[in-house]
Amino acid sequence: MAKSARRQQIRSVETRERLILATLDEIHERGYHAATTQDIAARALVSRGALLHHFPTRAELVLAAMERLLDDGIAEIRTVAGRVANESMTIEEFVEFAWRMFSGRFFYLSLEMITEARNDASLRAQMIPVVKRFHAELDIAWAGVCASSARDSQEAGIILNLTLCLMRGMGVQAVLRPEPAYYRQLVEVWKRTLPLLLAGRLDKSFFA
Amino acid sequence: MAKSARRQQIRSVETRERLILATLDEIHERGYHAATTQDIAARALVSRGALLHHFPTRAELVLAAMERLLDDGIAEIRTVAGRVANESMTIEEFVEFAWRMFSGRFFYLSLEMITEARNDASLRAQMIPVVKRFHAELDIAWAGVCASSARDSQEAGIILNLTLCLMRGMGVQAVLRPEPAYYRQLVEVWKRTLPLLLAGRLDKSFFA
DNA sequence: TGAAAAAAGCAGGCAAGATTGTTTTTATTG
DNA sequence: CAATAAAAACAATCTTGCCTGCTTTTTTCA
Repeated sequence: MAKSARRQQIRSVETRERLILATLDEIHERGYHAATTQDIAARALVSRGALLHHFPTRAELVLAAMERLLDDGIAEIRTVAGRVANESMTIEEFVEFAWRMFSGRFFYLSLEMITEARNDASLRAQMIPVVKRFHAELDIAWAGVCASSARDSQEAGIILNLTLCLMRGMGVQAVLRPEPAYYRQLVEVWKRTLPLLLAGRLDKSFFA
Repeated sequence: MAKSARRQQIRSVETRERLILATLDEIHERGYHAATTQDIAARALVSRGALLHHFPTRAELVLAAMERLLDDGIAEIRTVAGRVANESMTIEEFVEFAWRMFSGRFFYLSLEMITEARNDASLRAQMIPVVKRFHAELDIAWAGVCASSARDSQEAGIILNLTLCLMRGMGVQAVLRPEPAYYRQLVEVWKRTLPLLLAGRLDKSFFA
């Protein structure tokens, strides 16, 4: 009974799912503004009427898509955190993971939203809490990575954010400077710098 | 004669100038797409007809504005390079300069263009050379900063780009994480890290 | 149980608004 | 008088959100 009693609901969820995925794909491939409701509906194999039935306004659809993106990101980070707890991931590998994250679809989708959020106070307000959750998850993953280092958690946090900002900046630059070798080099250097910062060989006042 | 013979030309140049400045202002305040030709013309106190007379298409206007932005940026960097040559600027001050650059109007305008360029092959192709020039200028400024360090120019270049990517990433994050103290902290830590990297106390193989 | 009513998902047409670029006019300068 | 700058009206697209039906599923009630 419960099974057939909700056949329609299941169908509805599937449609929403396809719409959200199509939205992310469109924004990623064409950009925030070029992703029209028409294109999204077509890509999801759904009529535009159906799209507007599930998401009365474009903004609602985009926001739902964004929450989905970050949730997926969080899930990925949790996996990484697990592998770190297992001690099956090193700092070097964590850096590689971060760079993959900031040079792929996830990041460029974020970038579209960030750029848009800068000009849309409402969107920005809605995204800030979601971003907070995201960083909280990253902190957890990182805490595992640093568990054996000499740094306390606040210092380790600084080092994490240094790393992430570096990768983020590299991701942005990659748009107009497509030179994989260049980024490879920066990543490698950073992988060698990180242990130095974590080792605690530096003055205590370093992070004051 | 030359004066009156070109009164009209002067007028034309002034109009173009106002249009370009208005374009940058509009894109900065409202975003790339929200900056319509109407708004730009109104802001420049010029009729839309005149705007289209000088820049037949919106794309041409935006590109001209962008070239202007980067040229101004280059001019600013040259000034800094001069002060570095004078030895009237330290590494710490250079970092501060970079952070100002990546947390202000110049950077957010660039970000609008970068995001757009990711989805517009034509725009991207036109911007890459301009960006190259920009980085070349930065290299020159940096060469002055590093003249007295133990690093050779290639190593110094890596350190420069590490610094710039860091600042760039911070600038992006600042949109959805408006916490000045947080960025202050990262900047300070980096100011202390940089001399370490430049000092050459690290293995030669560090930058291999 | 079974049929009608209600609700939900879905499809497509439609109007309103906005934006761009063209074309036509006017004015100013040489 | 010719040419260039500037203004203004105009046409052509696009995109969004609304509204009206249609079909399928679910619920209700006799």
